[in-house]
Amino acid sequence: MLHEEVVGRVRAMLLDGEIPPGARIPERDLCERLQISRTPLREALKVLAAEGLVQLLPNRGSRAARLTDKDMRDLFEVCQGLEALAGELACERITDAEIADIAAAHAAMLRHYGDRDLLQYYRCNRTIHEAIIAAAGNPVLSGLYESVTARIRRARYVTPMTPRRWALAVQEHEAILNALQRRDSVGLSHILRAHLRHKRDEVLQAGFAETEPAEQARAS
Amino acid sequence: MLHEEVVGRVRAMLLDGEIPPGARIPERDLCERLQISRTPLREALKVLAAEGLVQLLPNRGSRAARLTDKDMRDLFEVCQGLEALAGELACERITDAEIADIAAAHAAMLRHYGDRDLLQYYRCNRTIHEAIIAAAGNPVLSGLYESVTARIRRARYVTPMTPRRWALAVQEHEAILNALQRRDSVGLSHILRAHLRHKRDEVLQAGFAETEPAEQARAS
DNA sequence: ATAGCCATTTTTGCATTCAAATTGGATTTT
DNA sequence: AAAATCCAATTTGAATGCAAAAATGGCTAT
Repeated sequence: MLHEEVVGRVRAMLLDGEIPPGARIPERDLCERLQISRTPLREALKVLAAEGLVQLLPNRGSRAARLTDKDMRDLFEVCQGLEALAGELACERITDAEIADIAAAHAAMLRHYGDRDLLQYYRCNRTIHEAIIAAAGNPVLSGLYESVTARIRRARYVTPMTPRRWALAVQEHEAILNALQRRDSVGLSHILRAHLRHKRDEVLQAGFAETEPAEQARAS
Repeated sequence: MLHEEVVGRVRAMLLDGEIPPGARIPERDLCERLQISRTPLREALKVLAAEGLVQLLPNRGSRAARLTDKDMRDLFEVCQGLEALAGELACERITDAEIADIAAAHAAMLRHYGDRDLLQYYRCNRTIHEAIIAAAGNPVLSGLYESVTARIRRARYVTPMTPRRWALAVQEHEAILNALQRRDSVGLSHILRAHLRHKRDEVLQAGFAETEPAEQARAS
């Protein structure tokens, strides 16, 4: 198994909640599950710690990082900035074909909205946001976005929405597509910011903070 | 020596050019220099690779990353976005004391400009930019900024400036301080963008691309 | 003389091993 | 009985050793 694969597997475990936030990560256990020795696993953990997904406690092992309200707010704030930047750049560089793809995803999203299929709705939603990032044509930006969104993904794409907020989100997405088609960089940037700000409020209001529920219930 | 220290030492070597861009990094050599064994060094290299400072070639070791023109452009683009965002947030959150500190650094910078002391000028310059980031009060943002600026630091803070460009940069810094004092977030954001855009043009024009000069001259 | 191929040497990647630090419990003391 | 201390056991951190892959140099054949 390649180094990047190990990192990817462990990252997936963290993002899927297979290793819940705040949980200790016993090296030996994970080694068994992944069928590798401690050396490559430890390399992966150090990388994930640099990404902010794992917290290293010197001589005391590693834990899955736990996000506080403040962390969540900070991450959304940066995410707003990155998406707004990507939106601007995308307007300058996006091709008609790329816009068509986004329009298609948008249409699909509307159908899922009609069906009130939240899961599929979120799928399309995420596709759209990622397509805008990709259209910016800046791999550095894509990388940072990936790392930031990974940390808030579960909050962003799992939080239930009130009918009111959902309708608003759909409306905002109409505006996003519109601005893209008009290649209105300033407009798109503003809409994306507002959109993310609303999403953040939603998430924070839902109380998604991964704060410790009495430091884990001891199984017996 | 702690893990973070190893990462820091090697990172410093890369940023200082002690390990030049594109150079191979023989593990055993570095181990001797740092007086550590290969295991912790390899952990550090993987982390630095995730940061984009090192390029890992599976089964073929690691090299110091080399920045192309496109990389430089992308990095500056993202840096613009991050600084602009930080500027906006800073305007909402900065304290009078923090503004005073920045004003002091600005004054010192002006003195060094008067002396045409580029090194000291850049020192103050960097202090100011970092203070704005810090004033945004967003550790996630600070982290990303740190990682992006590290990669362009040598280009950004080493490139010589024409008298014309230098004067323009000073003028822009006046505007930056002014916007901060007025807590004009939109204005600050725009000035910072323009400032960074000019810096980028300067760097690119100076031809700072770390493209291979005939893949290293073979000794002997 | 040059191109291609094979053996040797070096280097990487990983598993194992060893030492140091922490944790939990038992013992002792107040 | 409660608290502090000490000891054993577990777990982490780092070094070494070993196998596999790549680079190097020499050799042969055309």
